Amino acid sequence: MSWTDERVELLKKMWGEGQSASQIAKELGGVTRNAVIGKVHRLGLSNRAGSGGAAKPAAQPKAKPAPKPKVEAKPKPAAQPAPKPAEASVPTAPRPMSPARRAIIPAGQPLPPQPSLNEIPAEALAKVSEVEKKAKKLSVMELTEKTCKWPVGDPATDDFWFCGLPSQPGKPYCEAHVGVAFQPMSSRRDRRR
DNA sequence: CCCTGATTCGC
DNA sequence: GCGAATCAGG
Repeated sequence: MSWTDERVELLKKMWGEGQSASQIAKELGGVTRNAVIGKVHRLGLSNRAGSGGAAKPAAQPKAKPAPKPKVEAKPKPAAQPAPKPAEASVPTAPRPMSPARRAIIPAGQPLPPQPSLNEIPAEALAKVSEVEKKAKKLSVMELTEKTCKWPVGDPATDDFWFCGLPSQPGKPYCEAHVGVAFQPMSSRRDRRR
């Protein structure tokens, strides 16, 4: 496969959206994530910051005879994506509300285990709501072994989707959701004996 | 081990 | 220009 205009465009688009190189590669097909990253660099958009004063600091000494001279600077400009101003308005429920939905699901779909929304730290919930804002909002079919399967919204409405963010290896949820889903059953109770 | 992006360098 | 191999880190 070659980098046609369209493919490059898609690459730019996805990279701009914050998609990972592997995801982009997978989407494009015929290329590896390395190819994508390589291209990204060649295109000069390695840094997702883009505008502003993205200072490319370290000027490589040109030449790397030493097998492992890990002497690279670690520029972490922490580019905070300027929150896109007002994105229309959500038709139905602008406020997805926390996962405080009834634990009842019409069909016995192979949904992930219902999180025990008993005593979840407010902070964890806050984190989740935060995360849900940038969730990929996947449908059941789009879920893979590596996407967060945390359900959001009411399955009986259109306002239902799955988190879809990268899940923790071995876990069905992303980090944030793992936090609330895998609460260590009651703090007290279980007495070792 | 899973993943991420970054860099190098032979092609 | 391309991208596998490698590196460095979470």
